[in-house]
Amino acid sequence: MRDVAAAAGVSHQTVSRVVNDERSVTEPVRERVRAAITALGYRPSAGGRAMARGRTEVVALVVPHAAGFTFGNDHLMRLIGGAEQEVAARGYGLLLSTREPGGDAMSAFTRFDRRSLVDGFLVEGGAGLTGLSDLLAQGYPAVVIGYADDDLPMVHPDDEGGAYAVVQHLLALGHRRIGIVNGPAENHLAMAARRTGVTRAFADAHLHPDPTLTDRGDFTAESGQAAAVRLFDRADPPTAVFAFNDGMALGVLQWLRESGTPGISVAGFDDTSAAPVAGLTSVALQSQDLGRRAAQLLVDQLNGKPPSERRTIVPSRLMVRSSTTPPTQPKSGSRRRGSHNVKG
Amino acid sequence: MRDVAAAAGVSHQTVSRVVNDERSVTEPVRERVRAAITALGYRPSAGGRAMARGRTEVVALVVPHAAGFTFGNDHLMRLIGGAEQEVAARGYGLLLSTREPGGDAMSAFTRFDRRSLVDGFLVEGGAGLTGLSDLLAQGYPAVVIGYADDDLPMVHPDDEGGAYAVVQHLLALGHRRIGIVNGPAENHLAMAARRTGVTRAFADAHLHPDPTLTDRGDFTAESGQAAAVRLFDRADPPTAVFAFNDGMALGVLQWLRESGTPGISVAGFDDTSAAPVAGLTSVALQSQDLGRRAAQLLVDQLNGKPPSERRTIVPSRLMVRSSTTPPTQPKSGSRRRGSHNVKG
DNA sequence: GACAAGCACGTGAACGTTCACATCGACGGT
DNA sequence: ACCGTCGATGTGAACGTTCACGTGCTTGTC
Repeated sequence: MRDVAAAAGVSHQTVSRVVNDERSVTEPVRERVRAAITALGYRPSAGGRAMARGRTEVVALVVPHAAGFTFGNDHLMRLIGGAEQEVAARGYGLLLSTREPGGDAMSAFTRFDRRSLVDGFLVEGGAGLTGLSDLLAQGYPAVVIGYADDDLPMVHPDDEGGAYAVVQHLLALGHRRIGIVNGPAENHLAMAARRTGVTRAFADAHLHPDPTLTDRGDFTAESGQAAAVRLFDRADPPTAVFAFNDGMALGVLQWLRESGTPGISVAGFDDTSAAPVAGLTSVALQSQDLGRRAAQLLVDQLNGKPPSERRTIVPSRLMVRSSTTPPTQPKSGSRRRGSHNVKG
Repeated sequence: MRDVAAAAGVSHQTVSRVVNDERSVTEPVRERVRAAITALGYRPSAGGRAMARGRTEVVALVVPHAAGFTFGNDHLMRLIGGAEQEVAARGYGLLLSTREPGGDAMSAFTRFDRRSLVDGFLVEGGAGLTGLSDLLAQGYPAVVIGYADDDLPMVHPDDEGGAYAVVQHLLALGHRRIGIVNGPAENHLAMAARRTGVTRAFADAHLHPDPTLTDRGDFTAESGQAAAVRLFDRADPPTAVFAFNDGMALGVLQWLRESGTPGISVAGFDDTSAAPVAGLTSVALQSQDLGRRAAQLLVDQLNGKPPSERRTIVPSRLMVRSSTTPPTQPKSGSRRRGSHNVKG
């Protein structure tokens, strides 16, 4: 910088002004400095700036290391993309960090935190993360993507609305007996929201769901199959199944195909890349918007603007595909027992 | 840092030594400094370090913005994960940057480069990227993940070996007439490698493939369907189809199902998450290793170790699934014309 | 025509770390 | 007992930027 200043016949401060695009520099001077910069191949040092300004203009994004089938990599990838775009548009950098699934949030933080490499944190998958409150205690700006039980600003998808839309869709098709395959307890907050959506959809239609039609899996296709076995081995099986993620929904689909049980509608959640392939009706989480919104909130916070609201809900979108159709008989009867003999 | 030094009754340099885990500090002193650090809540500043050391210990990873169907998000996500893990293990940070697909590489670079935020670059998807040589000219350490035509070190999957394994597998099952659905010309280097693998597999089996059984698509499922139409509308259709990516392979599968043409084996490439769902035999690219290896090479380069080789090939793995089976008749005849009448 | 105000630009210090070197003591060899 | 060596610690400067001022010049106003 010193050299550039000398070459352009100005002071280092003027060079700084030109680099930072401040307006109080006259045009000829600016031109001369620019010329000197390119001539000398000068590039400002982020380190120097960080030290002088007291912030690095970089934020960290913490994501689970190997995303299981829960959401899938599509969700995560789009989320990362959205966050990166937003952050980049505001002149920040995005430092990525992975954490062991279910591991300590702090372990990932301290890596950067202790070197004060970043100005703030974006944390995906709030639930089940320990150490979040420690972070908060240190006064670090942070936004959680997902459901946080701590006192941090959070951004999460509209699980409730998505589940509501699925049930509403199934009811509109004429289904009345709808099997539910709930997720494991660990993701309790997201699952509770979906559960609420289901309940509300039934209530709004003035219907009373059969509580015995609710089962539970662990997000894997195998657990979906197991749930299907239980749901359809009864006198009054459902005409449709709504699984709380695509993995379990695919398991249900597979069981239906293999056991030769046609005419059953199936819907999933998350709209993973397998969903369009399998023709599975599912709920798209708008992951990109999720990342974008969270990034926006964090950067605003860093710039002193207080977050407008502690909880931001990003709308979900129902993707209707071939796996949901009207039921083959008007009202579910009990004659479907024993499977192989149905077909409309 | 000054405060910590004062509190511990040592010099700032000793504090620096403790922070950097240098061994030439006696145990009691180290203990005292550590105590002072925690007592004062001291955290070293990455900015200061970057300035003093002349490097930031952060590398950038440049990935295409919205991954199309070419590789899919799984590939990218695992790649990112691998790179991050490796980089983190060596004390570096990973700064993520997205670029418009097919866009100028430099546009992404300059963002960081001009602020000298990073010590080096990891660039995914070398082919078709302009501006790579400019980067090289600036003497920036960089490793390309994919096929680079520039003079940069590169890491790419074993496309040739993967394609070889697929054809070998199909030949071993008894197939002799194997349809090939090549990819678009843009990714010419990866596609050429796969093509070479196919040729070599035939040659090693002392067989001569029918050159008219080679078609071409643009990676979409639609183009796969179109290719299937052409491949099977002939007197001597293939008994197996090897598409150069999963998207096209799924298109072929779909056409076979819809047109009622059973008994045809189909293999894809990339092993996207849709492949296991569809039971598609495919080639897994070991994306995580790809990212890991590239990161390793870059960091080594930053630490002065010259790269052992300019081109690193990461092995691929054939994933055999239900979509590939022995042909329904020993040798392909001409009697399959008109489809619907085959079945073994 | 004097004075305040505003603009363009310069000056020195400060940010927090590491580097190169200096210092001091202890230890072993002859 | 002397000297060279090595290990532990201290000292000052340097890295490259921004911040808070200070200076000089131009412009406008009564």
